[in-house]
Amino acid sequence: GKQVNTEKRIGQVPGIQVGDEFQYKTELRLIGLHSRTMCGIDYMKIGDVKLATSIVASEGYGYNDKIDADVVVYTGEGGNVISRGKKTEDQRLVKGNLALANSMRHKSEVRVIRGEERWDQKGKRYVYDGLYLVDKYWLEKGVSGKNVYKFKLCRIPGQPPL
Amino acid sequence: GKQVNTEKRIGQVPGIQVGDEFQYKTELRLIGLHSRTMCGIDYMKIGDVKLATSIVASEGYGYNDKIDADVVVYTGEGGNVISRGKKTEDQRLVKGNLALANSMRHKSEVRVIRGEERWDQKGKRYVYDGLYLVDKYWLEKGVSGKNVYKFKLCRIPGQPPL
DNA sequence: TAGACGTAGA
DNA sequence: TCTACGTCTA
Repeated sequence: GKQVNTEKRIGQVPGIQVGDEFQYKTELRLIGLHSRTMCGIDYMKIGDVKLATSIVASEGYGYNDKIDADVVVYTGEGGNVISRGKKTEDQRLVKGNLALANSMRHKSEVRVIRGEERWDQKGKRYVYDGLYLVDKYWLEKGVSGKNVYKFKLCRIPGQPPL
Repeated sequence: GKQVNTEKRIGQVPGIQVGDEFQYKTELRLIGLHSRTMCGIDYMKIGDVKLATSIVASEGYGYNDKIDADVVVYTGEGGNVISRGKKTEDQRLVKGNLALANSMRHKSEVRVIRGEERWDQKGKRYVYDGLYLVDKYWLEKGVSGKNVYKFKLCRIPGQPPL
């Protein structure tokens, strides 16, 4: 099969096309699209600054992400928005959230992977939607009343249609 | 590549040899060795009785399983033996534990997969050790003072050496 | 050592 | 809805 360089990187991953589908988060890691099994935001340090490499966005998973034609509104991480029995807190501009903010400032490309419910209702499948730029971000009150970061990402023109 | 029938089954899985290695629990599922991502005991219902199909055993993971030449002493599931922040309880003879007990009564083969620390210390790798029979099981006090099931499995002779 | 948009099955 | 021997990074 075709050999893929899976080193973590910003931007396009050689050998991966818009529309490519995957069955597990671990597959995303294996082919170098998104290296974190359970985190929605992946990032790396370039010199001294954390930049986002990719996000996995899912509609209707409790995060209320919005995935329109070429715009994704993505909910930040942390604060137990999806509470696993813990109390919610304000999200902070650290880790993945900070990386997305930095990606905006530096106009750095972010890969967007869309998590979809599988037809058999068992887990998700993942589709590579292409490269996006962070257009803006803001803080708003989440359902729990705590502060939640929102990131608006716009798809870079000239890519194959979704 | 070789086509494998991944339907859940008791006993040998076509195409899988003793010593075959896998990198993720999800791989075990894909090839039909063990269909549960996070559970150590897999089982299926044959008619009205639950029988074990496979176990994933790991030494030194907090369960104190013992894996000798041809004998595995396996710790049952439940009771939060590996506590995820919850209080421990007595294990009960239900689900996977019940299936292993039934497998003993019915002399039904159980696949044993051994989870090993990876050389890079990141996660585990999994090795198929072959078919075993449950020889006996008993209840003992675990570290927490709660009752824990132990299952002694003996390797069926005539298989390739480990 | 803990946190994080995991998964399947009962 | 919940449990269960997950898996990675910081």
